[in-house]
Amino acid sequence: MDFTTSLIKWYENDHRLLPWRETSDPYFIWLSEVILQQTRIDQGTNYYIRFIEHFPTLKDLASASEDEVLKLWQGLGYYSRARNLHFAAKFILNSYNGQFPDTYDAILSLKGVGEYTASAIASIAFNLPYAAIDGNVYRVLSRFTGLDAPIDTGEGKKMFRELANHFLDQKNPGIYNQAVMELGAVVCTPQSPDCKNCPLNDSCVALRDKTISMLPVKIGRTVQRNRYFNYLDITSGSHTFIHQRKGGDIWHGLFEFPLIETVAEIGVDELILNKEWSDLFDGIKPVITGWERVPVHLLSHLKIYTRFIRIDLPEEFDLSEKYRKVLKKDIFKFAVPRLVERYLINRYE
DNA sequence: CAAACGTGGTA
DNA sequence: TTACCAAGTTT
Repeated sequence: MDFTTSLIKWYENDHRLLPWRETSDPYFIWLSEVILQQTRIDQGTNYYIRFIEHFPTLKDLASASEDEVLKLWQGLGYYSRARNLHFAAKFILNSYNGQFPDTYDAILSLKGVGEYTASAIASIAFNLPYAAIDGNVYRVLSRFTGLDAPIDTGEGKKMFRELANHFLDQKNPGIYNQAVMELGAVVCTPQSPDCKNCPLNDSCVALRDKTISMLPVKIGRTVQRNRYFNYLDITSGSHTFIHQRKGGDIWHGLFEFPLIETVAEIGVDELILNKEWSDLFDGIKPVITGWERVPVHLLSHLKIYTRFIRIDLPEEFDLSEKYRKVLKKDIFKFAVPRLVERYLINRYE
């Protein structure tokens, strides 16, 4: 049997039962695909379930506020996915009368939908012949054919696209795409793949040549920068202060305490001499009741060193209008970064 | 095109 | 504890 036939036969018998595999509704397929971008199934499944509970239809999602969508997305990372998802839902409701677009080009033009996701939706929901190429597919194709072109350069990607189109099952593109990804996820894994039980092990070039551990080839990785955050956990009577992060930086749309970022690690005694500090408190001398460091927070491209400083202010005091004065007991209603959530759980729960 | 964009699991 | 990297997209 050839690659495609063996793969589909294996998938029909062995695939996992996942919630989004019980439907062909493009709204659900879309939702699952966006949630699973750069995200493991173990991590994304609960989010998918909560999303379809809260937003059973595209119209429900479109009718929600962005803050509500971000709150449901909290902890999943890559928050632009949530904002783009919400934007696209409103767009589909307004421009397509709520009818999910059914051509590759129209799907691709949705915010937050790139080539992979457009191919996945087009093939799975509409049975259109587009090969979806994600990290699993690169790995499976690279090992099966022995192609050692890098998967993160334009030239390499083009070669893998040709391979993917060559192997695509034109009649069952949705099943085929899911089959390749499934194989990559459960058999042809990055480390210690289960080649003994692989349906393709009789014709896999990398297995024959013992190059499994060297494929696929990747070129680059961006270096991590350091950032230094000082969050001000202010108590003003039964209130505290928060603000919403803007675009052009991490965590766009999420909430956090007033933040003073420094270019290097400095002491609290230095921090209170900082101009941002005096601007923030404008004349008032706040009482520092304590402070604590939290473990370094790792992002794909950042290491964030953080200190939370607890401060007491007179009840009637207000910060500038950039900051919202909210009841402390309401703090968990806001979408916050994991880093902040961990602190809140320790401190307020 | 390279870099930005989160978080958590694994070795 | 570092390093990799997961159903990628945007700028």
